Amino acid sequence: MDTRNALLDQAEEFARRRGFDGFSFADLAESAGIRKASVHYHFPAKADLSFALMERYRVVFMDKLHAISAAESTASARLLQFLNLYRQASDGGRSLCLCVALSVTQTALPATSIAELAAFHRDVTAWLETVFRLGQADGTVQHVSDPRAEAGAAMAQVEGAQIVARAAQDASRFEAAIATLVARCL
Amino acid sequence: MDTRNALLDQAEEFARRRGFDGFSFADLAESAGIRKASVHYHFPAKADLSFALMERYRVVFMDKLHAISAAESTASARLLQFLNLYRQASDGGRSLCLCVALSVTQTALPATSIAELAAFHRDVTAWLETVFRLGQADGTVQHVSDPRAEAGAAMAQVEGAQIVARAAQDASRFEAAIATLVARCL
DNA sequence: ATTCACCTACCTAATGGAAGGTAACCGCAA
DNA sequence: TTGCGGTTACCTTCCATTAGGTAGGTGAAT
Repeated sequence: MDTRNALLDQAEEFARRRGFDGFSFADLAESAGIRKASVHYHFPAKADLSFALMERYRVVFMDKLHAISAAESTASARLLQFLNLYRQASDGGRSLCLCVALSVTQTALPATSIAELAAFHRDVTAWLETVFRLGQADGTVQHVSDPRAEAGAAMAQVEGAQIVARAAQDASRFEAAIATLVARCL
Repeated sequence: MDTRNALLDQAEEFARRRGFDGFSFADLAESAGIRKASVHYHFPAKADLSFALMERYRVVFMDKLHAISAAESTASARLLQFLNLYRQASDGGRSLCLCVALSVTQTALPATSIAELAAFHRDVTAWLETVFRLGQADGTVQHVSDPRAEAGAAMAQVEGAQIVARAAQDASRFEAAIATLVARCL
């Protein structure tokens, strides 16, 4: 299973830096030091790769969110850690969240990958809602009137923040885009 | 100049639905009813197309923003009209803002296109800042403490909103993502 | 004659595959 | 122990199509 994961790691990096249509199986093969036909062994078609990527990404990301919830007891700290996940993923404007990359080329994805994409947003937004609800209760996040609406907005805000930073290749644009969220954490 | 604009219209639609790497000159030629080599007459390389697309998009979008400013006198109304521009561009989750599509494949773009991309975000964010500043003064937008930070956040939020709606192919996700902004307009 | 906007024909490189093969490893039965 | 079959993970070779172009040409309008 080592080569398969190495391929997924590399594919994820390519997709997040160039978009899903911006790299080929040939690129992937070269970076992994195997032949293109061997990549097909692990992922019969590019669509299979998109599914495997998105499935893994969602599982790993949700694990990280659950780790945050276990390690931090206040809504404020959880939200700041969440923002840090997105900040790291932005990588100074050099990279995007995988789901952004896949959303753009979504018309070419199989239904299974689209379902994983939708599940990612649904799951992350649900987690954010629990955080904002906690923020309302523990008072560590300011101005929370509707946790559900706040969660939807924050989900969009962090994804948009990565795009703006990516377009400008500038980490400070990410910070400028999330500053309102940061300012609300006590 | 008619064919050139028809090509730009079609290219913009393709890019916003499939991503910039998701369509080819052959696709464009077919949809325009001319030969691929003729597309090259108008745009020598795909990079030239990306520049022309982004330049036009920014000019047209800024014109729309200025029209909003001329037609609406309150910050609230302006912000709602701005959101409406993004809502229309989202087209029920079927489409994205051009700059999102180009940001994803940004590593393959020429410097001129990247500069147009950066200028788009800069100009739109600057306009938003004037709106939030007005909102602070006229009291029609709630909870504005730092207009600059608000502008950065709103820029990110609307772009993220389109992505979330696109991923789910669901217009209600767009609405859920901007609801906090809407709720703040009096 | 020049320009514009189209054309045919062609190019190289690349794309996402498909088919058939090999070698190493493992488990199992004789 | 040995041989066999199955599995895994790689390989070469090949395919049809496509991608982004290039060169040279034509006809209409001015």
